[in-house]
Amino acid sequence: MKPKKISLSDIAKEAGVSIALVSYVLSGKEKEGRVGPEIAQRIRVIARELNYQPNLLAKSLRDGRTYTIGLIIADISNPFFANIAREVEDESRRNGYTVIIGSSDENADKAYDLMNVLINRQVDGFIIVSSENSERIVTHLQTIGMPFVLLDRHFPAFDTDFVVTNNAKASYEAGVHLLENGYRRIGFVAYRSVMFHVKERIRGYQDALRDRGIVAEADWLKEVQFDNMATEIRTAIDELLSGRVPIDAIIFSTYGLAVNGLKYFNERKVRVPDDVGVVSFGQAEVFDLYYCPISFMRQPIDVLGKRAVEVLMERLQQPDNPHRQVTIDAQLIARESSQRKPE
Amino acid sequence: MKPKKISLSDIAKEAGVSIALVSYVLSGKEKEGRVGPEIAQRIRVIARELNYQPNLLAKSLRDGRTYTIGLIIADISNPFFANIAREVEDESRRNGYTVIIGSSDENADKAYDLMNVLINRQVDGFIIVSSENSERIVTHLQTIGMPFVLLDRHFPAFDTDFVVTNNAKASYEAGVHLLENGYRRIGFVAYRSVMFHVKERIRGYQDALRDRGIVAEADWLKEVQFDNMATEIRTAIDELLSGRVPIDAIIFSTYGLAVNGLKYFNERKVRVPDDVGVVSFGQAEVFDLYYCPISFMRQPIDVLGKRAVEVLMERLQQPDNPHRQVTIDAQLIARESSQRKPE
DNA sequence: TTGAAAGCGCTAACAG
DNA sequence: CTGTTAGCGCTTTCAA
Repeated sequence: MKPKKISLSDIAKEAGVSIALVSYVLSGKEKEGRVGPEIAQRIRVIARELNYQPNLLAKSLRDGRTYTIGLIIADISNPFFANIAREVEDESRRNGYTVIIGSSDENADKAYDLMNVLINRQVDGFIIVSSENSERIVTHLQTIGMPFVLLDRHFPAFDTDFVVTNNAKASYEAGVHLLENGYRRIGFVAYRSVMFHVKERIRGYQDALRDRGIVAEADWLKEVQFDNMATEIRTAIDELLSGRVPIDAIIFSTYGLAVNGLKYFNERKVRVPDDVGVVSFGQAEVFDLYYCPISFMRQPIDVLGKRAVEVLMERLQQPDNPHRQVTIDAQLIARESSQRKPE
Repeated sequence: MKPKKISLSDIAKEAGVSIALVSYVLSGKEKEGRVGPEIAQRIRVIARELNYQPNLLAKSLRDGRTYTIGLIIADISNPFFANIAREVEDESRRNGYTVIIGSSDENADKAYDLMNVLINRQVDGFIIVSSENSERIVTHLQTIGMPFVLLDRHFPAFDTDFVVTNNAKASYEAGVHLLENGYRRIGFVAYRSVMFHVKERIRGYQDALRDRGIVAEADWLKEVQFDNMATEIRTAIDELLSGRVPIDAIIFSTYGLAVNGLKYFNERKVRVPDDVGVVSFGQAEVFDLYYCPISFMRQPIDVLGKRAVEVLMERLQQPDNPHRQVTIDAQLIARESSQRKPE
């Protein structure tokens, strides 16, 4: 039933030559004055006839490289990561690499298991969007000398390659933007996390208010639990909107928070931007389609993905170069959601 | 710098035994009365100490199976496919398989190239969301005896395994739903395609109208070009809404069409559902968040993905079983967009 | 109980 | 110019 796979030796037999010759010809090495032109031709013809397909497994085993990279992200069904994955996939293919993607669900243990699966499959390197408490992955990869690039999130305590957004700056700009549009009491919703990128976003927001002479009240900052986001965000918003003096704008620090927040706005009949101004991180069709198009800090997904692959390629070439640390600015896309109606 | 990988022979040397023994122990075969218990213990300890990681490449080369499956979809950054990918990934991992995903961009040539890349990487089988004109993939996989399952779309002319939505029925229900809510002049927007699933969706729509005694006018059906969708859909909607007698409802046959259509509604200030009722295929957060939540035919993504993997697993076990053809019903999620306001 | 060795398909050093 | 061969890491048959 299943036709046997064609191997070099099949072709060699058919052509009446040695395996080595076939290998040379088929990997374009006959230029080096190795193989006679007529026999090279014959081999090529036979290979075509038999529809020879090289076994990359064997080749990889032989020379210790698989031309495969492992991509560990939180969840491929989240559009932010899906887009990242797409960029990484495309750019990798351009470099002759195949990508294996794994979703960690922001769970450090799952991510670690995934890493091991991919190591066993002999990936040449990793691109990783880290989750909380996954420093173990970093240290392990470092001790075994496996090349990797951290993407979108990084650990400042470790000297590694990374490609990230300038989160503090992005938040800062989001804050200033709202202030300049007349908002004064600006809330900020983030995940509860010790991750650097989360802290940076909070810091940027706080700096913006402070620099503009606004005294932010502590309870303008809401941190919600990732696992319990759908419900906690409702409480957070309730509190923001029903405080002694309600806030007049909110910055959502991720796409997921924004979507759930906006959903709840609909439920509570909170009107954007009349009742509350909005700027979000992330980017998605949702923001275009909302009745009031949502302003957001456009994270440079395409650049992030491409650069991550580039940095990894460099690292594979030059394992001992100093680490590359790339920071890319986000871009404010101002829409109506942060445009206060003239009173 | 890079620590050498630990192999069986390293452990064997360390333990002063043969490679074979180590292999037996580490693959749990010492039960078969093969290995002495104390030596087995010693081997295990050493393996742990050295942090042995089996080289799956070598194992795969040896026994001709990689425990890898290739997933070919149109575009991982489309939420429908991203969710499919997620389900396939999870279910595969549960079965001890790793997934390699490739995006074809609905391009048959790209898909064929992808297929070859994955074949060279010795995947054990494929799950494929076919694009137009990619029958070649099907015939090729059949002639080389490579197991595969078509997902979401299939070719009725070929006898293959497949797992798909009952598209005709879904469309039919969408049509009936609108009719029962008082809409009479129902337009349908689809991609221009000869693919079976597209034709089926159109057929279901037409049958619904016919069965309810509505004479559908030919220009209620709009087919737009995939590559040029963003602009063609505007024309299509213009025509639907500005005909001699404008339509009063639209069915969008995919997520992408719906998103672009709704975006244009916003631009044209067309109000849903007052000016036009809407039902869409696909599913996404967008539909929740639109000012008027969008009714849609919920495609059973989770089931589709899981079943596809199941069918492939069966096929890998039983290459000669008759083909499994699984059809799963979509489910109408009725929201306000198809709820005509009482006049 | 244990070990030696073949072989999966490929590349490359070496020999002729 | 062409062939022989070792070896990547693993499993498994066969022999001891």
